[in-house]
Amino acid sequence: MATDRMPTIQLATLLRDAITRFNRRVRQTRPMGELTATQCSALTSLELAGQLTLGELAEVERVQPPTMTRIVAKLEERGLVQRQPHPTDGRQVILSATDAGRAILAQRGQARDEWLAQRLAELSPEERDTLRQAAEILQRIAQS
Amino acid sequence: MATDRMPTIQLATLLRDAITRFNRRVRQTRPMGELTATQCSALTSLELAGQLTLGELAEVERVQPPTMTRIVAKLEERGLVQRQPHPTDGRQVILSATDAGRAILAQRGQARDEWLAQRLAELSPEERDTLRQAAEILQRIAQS
DNA sequence: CTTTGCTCATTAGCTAAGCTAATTAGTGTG
DNA sequence: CACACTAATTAGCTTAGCTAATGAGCAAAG
Repeated sequence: MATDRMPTIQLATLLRDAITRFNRRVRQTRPMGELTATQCSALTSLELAGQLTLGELAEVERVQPPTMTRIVAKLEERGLVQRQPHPTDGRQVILSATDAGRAILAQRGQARDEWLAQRLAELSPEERDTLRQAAEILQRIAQS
Repeated sequence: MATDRMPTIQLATLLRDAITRFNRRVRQTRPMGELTATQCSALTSLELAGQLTLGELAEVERVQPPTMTRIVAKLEERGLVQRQPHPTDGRQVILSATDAGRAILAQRGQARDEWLAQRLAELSPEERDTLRQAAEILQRIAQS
């Protein structure tokens, strides 16, 4: 492939523009009443980890604490997340997904991501594989 | 690979979460005084196309016209985009990049995308190739 | 040649999602 | 016990998107 001849700076621009437009497109298809991408990602992290303090969740999600405070407030309003006092440190708050939160995640394929899954299903297996690998790489970059 | 055994709905979720976090991470590194991802993408589309009406640019960027009005206003403030009246239709506006706009795009590798390019440079050639292909696929999905 | 209806852009006003700075409450140590 | 540190929140700002309503211009039908 011609990748070796493409400077990384050009790839960076290409990748970012593609992801910018992709994101907008995906956001347009969000069904009302469902979780936003941000909320969904936070809830997923929380379920995976079991219990996290607000600060820990903010760190995992690569977001500042005040931002996470607000995201959690939204999730709490809808009963998807619950808070408990920290056993030894009164400042901290322990967050976990509620049964309702886990239920939403479990069945979210029903409505959420349906559009994207449909697009993915139209790709060749090789293309899907490329995207799967790309997702891993992007995740790694995001954590760095 | 195991892709065949991964349902597309699961890949959809994986991909969207990865891209959500990736986007946040990239946005954090934006140097002040530079273009935002949105502005950058719009300006790039405009330069590639030469001339576009506001509505056309909105469509290319997958954004509603009012949103594009505002993006263009920002770019115009900074002298990166210019508008001309449409020769035959007084309602439409024709947009094009100015010399300053083209100059910014040409040299934007200097500051912009530097962080991402650095991360990309640390990857293996195969991984970069994967991302390049993924960018094409994502772009295609975004346009569908 | 005027009215009527359509289209393009803009304005107005809303929401989500991020940030920093400042505040509050709680911990822990000298 | 006072003082410094830390966790979360509040306050206020920015960006980026949306829809609905408005205004301006075009085009076609009477």
